[in-house]
Amino acid sequence: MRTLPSDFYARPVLEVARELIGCVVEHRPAGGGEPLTSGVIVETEAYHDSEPACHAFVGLTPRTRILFGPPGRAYVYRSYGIHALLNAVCEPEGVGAAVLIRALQPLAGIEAMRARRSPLGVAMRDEELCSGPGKLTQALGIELTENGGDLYNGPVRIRPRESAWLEPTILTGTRIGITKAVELPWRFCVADNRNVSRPRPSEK
DNA sequence: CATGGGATTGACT
DNA sequence: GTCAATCCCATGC
Repeated sequence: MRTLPSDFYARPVLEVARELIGCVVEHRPAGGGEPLTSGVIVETEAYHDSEPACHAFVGLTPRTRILFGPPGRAYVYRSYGIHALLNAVCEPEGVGAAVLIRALQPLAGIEAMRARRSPLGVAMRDEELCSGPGKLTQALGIELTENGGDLYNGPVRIRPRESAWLEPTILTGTRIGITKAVELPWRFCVADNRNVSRPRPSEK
């Protein structure tokens, strides 16, 4: 099956953030012991080295090397010491920019997601599995080892929109959880989708 | 080498 | 509404 080529990511990060809505993220764990998990992207945020909320704002460091590298790679970093957050590196090489994948609508491997998200078997609705950037990486089993992997052939891949998602209704809002450049409307969500994280733009 | 700050989540008041 | 968990890394001495 087809994956998005690196050209797709080598464009202005705001365009890519909007167009990634409706596309499908999948993770096939190495070794094949664990099942494939996937979900439709329903929420994204854009980050660019020209604004201080972006990690790349500080310039080229060991941490930001991936952000400034070729487009179409995964940038995965540890947040608050606990969560792994998944980004797609965008813009041409030399520009530090990425799209944060913030929420998915679960598609394949839902029982595996449930097992990862609730090891003790506590009941969890489908729309609780991937409704946040830390939740979706936990559900798909994505860890820091995926940092730098390419998104068209690597263990984490992104596929184009399928027919039911060709024209999603997209709401725009301000980004969540940041303290700098809070006013930029660089968050994109599917309207009326229960998998979008809180606060939903429609509720704001 | 020491320090401080998160692109979050879940539990609890 | 508040708050702690916990680790990576940028910064500054």
